Amino acid sequence: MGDFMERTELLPILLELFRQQGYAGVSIADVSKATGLGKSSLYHHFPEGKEQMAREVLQHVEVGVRESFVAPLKAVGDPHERLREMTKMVEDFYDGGRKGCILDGLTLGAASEPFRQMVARSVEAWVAAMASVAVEAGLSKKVARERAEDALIAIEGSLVLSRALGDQKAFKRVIKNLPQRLLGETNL
Amino acid sequence: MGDFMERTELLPILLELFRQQGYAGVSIADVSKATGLGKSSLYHHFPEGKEQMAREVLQHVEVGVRESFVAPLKAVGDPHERLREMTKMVEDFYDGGRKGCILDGLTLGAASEPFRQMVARSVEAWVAAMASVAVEAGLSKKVARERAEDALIAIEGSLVLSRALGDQKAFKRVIKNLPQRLLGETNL
DNA sequence: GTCTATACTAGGATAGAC
DNA sequence: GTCTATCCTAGTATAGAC
Repeated sequence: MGDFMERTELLPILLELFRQQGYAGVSIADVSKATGLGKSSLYHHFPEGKEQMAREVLQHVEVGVRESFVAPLKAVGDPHERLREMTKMVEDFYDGGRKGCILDGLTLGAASEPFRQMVARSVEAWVAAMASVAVEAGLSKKVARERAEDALIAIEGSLVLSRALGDQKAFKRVIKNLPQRLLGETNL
Repeated sequence: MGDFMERTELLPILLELFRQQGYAGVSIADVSKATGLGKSSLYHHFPEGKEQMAREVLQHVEVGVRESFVAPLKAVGDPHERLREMTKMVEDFYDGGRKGCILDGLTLGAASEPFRQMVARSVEAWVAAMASVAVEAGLSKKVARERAEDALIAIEGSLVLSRALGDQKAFKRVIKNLPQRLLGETNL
């Protein structure tokens, strides 16, 4: 079995670790336990250690954002329907608010510098796609962009709050109101 | 000089460490460097180590939330004016978006369990105070509560995004629109 | 209350056998 | 590609002098 296959099994596990524990909170021993691989095997796959793991997780996430969030928004059909499709994927990815955001986990602390550019790319792709749908639905470019940024802010904020309170209702409400927040004409 | 004075000097330093690095990202050596105290002195002040430090930081934050955010909201005067006063304090506390939120830093990872209840108290006090002002300004209880929760979500989310992108404009925009978000009749 | 010194554990990383 | 064994550093925590 080649390297390529291994990575597709490893990266989702690493993603789960980093989003739940943050960069500093994940030890190589944790990774070893979660993957079933010994430390030496891990260094075989990731010679530069934990930082490389995090970098590859972010690359993996960037692909995931494009496939799961951006692609549905760019599909054919009614803007509202495409937005609902994305919303479903978001709800799924964050497990209804039980799982945190990797942007959060990997940008906390001084170790985050190497990751900032990759994070920015994923954020920009997602926000741009949401804004584009809003423009199609009739909003001005300026308003569409602001609402798209607000949508992402609301998602991130509700994930922090849901985690902090151990209660997913903040996330659920944000998800439910997301189409209205992005495309609606009035406050909720 | 008594114990009481020492804590008022130590806790703000600990707060800065935890909000920037998260719980797992802070080592006793970091604390030693930041405070100028040797490790043994730190264990003299906090016999239960890092967890006690974090707990006391959260107690300190709870007081700060009540004094800096809740108190202005409960003062006499125009609701909009009181809200602007709180907004100023929030902007100041987060240093215009350059400093992260302690709720975020202390709830990431498995070590966060002991802190959840304290975090929840601060959150509830702040949200309740914002909702109360919104009710005074004429909103229904239900809408006021939702808007207050949304305001906190927006603050938390914009802090995550500002940190992730290394750019404070998300936070600044949320702060600028906060009164409208809470009390306004339409979308921004 | 703070220091130096020390013990011990956990974490990161590598060498070399299979 | 994975393992065991090992190394070294960093991290937590304590003892005892001042």
